Amino acid sequence: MTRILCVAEKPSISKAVAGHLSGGHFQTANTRDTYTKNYTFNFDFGPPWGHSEVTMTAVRGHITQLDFPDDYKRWEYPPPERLFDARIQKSISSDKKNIAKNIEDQARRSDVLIIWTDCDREGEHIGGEIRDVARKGKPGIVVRRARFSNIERAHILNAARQLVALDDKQVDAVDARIELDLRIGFAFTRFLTLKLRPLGGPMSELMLSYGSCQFPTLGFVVDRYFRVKNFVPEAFWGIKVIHERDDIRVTFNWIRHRLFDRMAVTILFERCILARYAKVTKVQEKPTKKWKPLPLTTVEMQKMATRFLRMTGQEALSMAEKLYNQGFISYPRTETDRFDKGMNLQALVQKQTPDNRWGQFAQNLVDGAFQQPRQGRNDDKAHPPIHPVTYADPSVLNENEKKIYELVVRRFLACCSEDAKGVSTGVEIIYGDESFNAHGLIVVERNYLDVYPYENWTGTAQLPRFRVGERFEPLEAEMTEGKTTPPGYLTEADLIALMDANGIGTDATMAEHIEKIQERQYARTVERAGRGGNQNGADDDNADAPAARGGRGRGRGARDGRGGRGGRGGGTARGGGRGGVREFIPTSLGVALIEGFDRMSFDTSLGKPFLRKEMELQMKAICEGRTTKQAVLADSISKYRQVYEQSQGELGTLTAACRQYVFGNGAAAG
DNA sequence: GCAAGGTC
Repeated sequence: MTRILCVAEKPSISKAVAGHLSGGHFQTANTRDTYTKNYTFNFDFGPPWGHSEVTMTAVRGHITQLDFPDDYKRWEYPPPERLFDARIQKSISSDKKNIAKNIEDQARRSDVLIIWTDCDREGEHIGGEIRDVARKGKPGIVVRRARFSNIERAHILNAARQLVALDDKQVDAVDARIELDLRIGFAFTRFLTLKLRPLGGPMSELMLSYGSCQFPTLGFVVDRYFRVKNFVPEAFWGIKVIHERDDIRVTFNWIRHRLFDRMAVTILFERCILARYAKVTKVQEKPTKKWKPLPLTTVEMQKMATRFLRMTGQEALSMAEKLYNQGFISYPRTETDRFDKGMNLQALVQKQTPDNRWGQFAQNLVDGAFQQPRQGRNDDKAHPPIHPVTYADPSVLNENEKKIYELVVRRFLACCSEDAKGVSTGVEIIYGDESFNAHGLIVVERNYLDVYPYENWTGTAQLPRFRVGERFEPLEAEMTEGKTTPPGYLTEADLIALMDANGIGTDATMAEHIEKIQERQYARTVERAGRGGNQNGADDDNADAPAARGGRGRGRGARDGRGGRGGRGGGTARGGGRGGVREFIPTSLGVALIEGFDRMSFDTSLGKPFLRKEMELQMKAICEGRTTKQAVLADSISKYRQVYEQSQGELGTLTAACRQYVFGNGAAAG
């Protein structure tokens, strides 16, 4: 019989795949790595091997690391720029030695290696590492790759019979990323640390790191800080019309919303008053919906946890990992917001019926209210959206685990129920030469909202009856006055959204970069002061995060005050509470670093997200065969070397920024 | 003492 070695990216996948291929009948053996097991069973992979003896095992992520030789250990010499072309060496990471040994040993007694890593670029690279190690055990081993995008039984069985080759282009793309991050990160970190140390103050003892993700992350924080700081309020004026009918007081809003010219508004307002009567031009009543949320991704989970659960993104991810390792929820690092058609979601809903918080709701779904979830546009081809796998009794979870589990379950149940339904009414009038409108909303069926306290849909109220063509004399009309208000500082949810939109970090690492800029004392968080604005809540769920948010135009003006507080329904899971939102502000050091680079004469500053984006594009180009790893490396390294030389040449700009912000009067907070 | 990526 052919002997086949299968290797997955992580132990959980190896176990799940072994279960499917073997029909649940496999033998388990320990390895020298505590977390990984070898499963053995028989399986028919079809031609050419037919019935085979299979060993299925796993790695735990990447197994190799890239390093500079020992003669580059010292920071002062050789000078940092030498790291751009220093020799580098790949080796098995010290904590992966046992894993590598296991694969090498198993490969020695196998004819075929089948790689079962995640179907993404990093997964392909890990596949390459596995192949290299296996070839040490058996140079001529046949290497194949299984392509699977979820761990449904039928899908896995299918993947086992449609093996493909490992994609060396993707392996190369990741090789390039790893090398560039290493060279650029180390070179600029040493440069910054050594060159700014003589300035004294915090620079004399801190390590000043640079990274292609941490710097743009800091850049977002600094950018918003300046937008708040430099915000100049502008006065605006508007017109408000109020009428009362059937004991209902209706406010009509000006279609023009507001104007920044007092004289103009005064004239328009006077024409309204002179006209005396308003005329109804349009009355509309139509059914409307509030869409249920999309299936849960990692990014969305982190945003929600920071908004509603008083956790940081990192805490949320770490709790989700614990829940995953206990088998309560699915894999927590995913970009996918659509469930595979083949998944039996109703069975998962059924498992939630014993709960005394949402069990009844789950039971209703089982009894016929179940609806297929919406399909988002993202699919990482490796993992399904985050969902509950088994029921976890609250008594077996700690406080934070409980909160995250509740979030995952409620989101899942919301996904599997129906959109909320309502009736919206609209009345439009002409008064003078100006148009005004009023809106009313009546919520008819709450549906998913009943299990999902993170959102609410408040019926503004019912409007009284108006008829098209009728004329009436408004009860009140007044000219209003207001000022534009600055945006708030970045919340963690804002920051995650910006990173997501700009391709900074991955679902698994975004929270780490956010931690990193705080650890380096580039930024810190403060509790939001008691101002009303900038609370977006989760109601903007369906909108994609903008790549950059404008200083103005963020809200609809000062008038609406966005008094979101208390507007949403109170729910058990809403930890948020008054003033509980943390905001990110840069330290004076963080401002100095970003400003220092921004003021140099680069096309693209190191503090902006464009360089990381470019690296992403280059990787894509390698994957699509439009360029090669060697070309990208040569190109990028020479480019960054130029950036480095220029930074050295314009060091005065950077030190000036440090003097200004860290020691000067115009210092930033911190 | 430095990066970012994977995973436990």
